[in-house]
Amino acid sequence: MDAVDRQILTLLVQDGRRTYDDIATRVALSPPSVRRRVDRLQADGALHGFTAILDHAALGWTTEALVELFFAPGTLLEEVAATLRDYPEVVEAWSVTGEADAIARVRTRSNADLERLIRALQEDGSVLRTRSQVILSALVTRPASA
Amino acid sequence: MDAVDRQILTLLVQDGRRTYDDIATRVALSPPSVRRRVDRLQADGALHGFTAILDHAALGWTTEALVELFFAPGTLLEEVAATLRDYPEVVEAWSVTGEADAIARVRTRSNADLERLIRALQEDGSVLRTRSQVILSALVTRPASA
DNA sequence: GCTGAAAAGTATTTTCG
DNA sequence: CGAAAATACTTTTCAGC
Repeated sequence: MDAVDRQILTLLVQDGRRTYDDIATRVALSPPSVRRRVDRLQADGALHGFTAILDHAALGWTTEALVELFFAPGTLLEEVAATLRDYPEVVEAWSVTGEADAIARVRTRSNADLERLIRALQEDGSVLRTRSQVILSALVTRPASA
Repeated sequence: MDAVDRQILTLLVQDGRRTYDDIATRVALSPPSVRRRVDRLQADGALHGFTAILDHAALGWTTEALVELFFAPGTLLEEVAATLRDYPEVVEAWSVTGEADAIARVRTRSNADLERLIRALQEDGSVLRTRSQVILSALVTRPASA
């Protein structure tokens, strides 16, 4: 993992479909060499893969919120994780320090759907209580850095 | 924006470097047709682009937190946004409903760096107070859906 | 371990219907 | 929209550092 690897990752974060030719020119290596480094970074776990960046709002998912979750005593993390994975609206979720036990990042097609989702989560068992923060606007959205 | 477009987006979210050939086979179109649809989706704003998915922990960014921000009265959103953009550790930030005015998702190399970042934010002016939730583990991480 | 030149194999892009 | 041709990219091979 040297400076060139980091440069390659930065270029691929900027544009995941950049050609090996293009990258090779920018980092002063040959295309096969770049390819071998990308494969190695992926094998080593530094690079997980490539994806498309969608505009969820443009696709109709206009409501986004961070929902703090408070568990019933004795609730297992894997139990809640499994429950959360049942809801496609849950985009990300983490266990956290602080008052809440976990936070779910959710995306719905409307505020009404968000309300239904929160109700469903509360009635699903392990989640005793929730506290939501609806996202009003994005202040910073930054491509990941290497 | 028909069913085939959504299928193409799903395939590209799964693998951002999938070839037009491969996609064409799966959606029963020709490669040029797929390419034209991808270009249109991008022009229409539904598809923003392509990126690499990094493992930040593997790259040394082992501490992640959600930091709630409480502004001084009369603080402008764009003012805080500009401040937050000055810190590369701030990966995402949103203005939100609820008690806090905004939430920043931050990534640092250590807990000590997180502490320094929070101190810096508090001393930077518009942020009066913060409340942090350090991420302990990921419960759900889902590729975006179309 | 790493590199790259060249050849062979694929994919992309343009053209045209 | 797709077939076909032209162009570009990727991948393998092989050899050198």
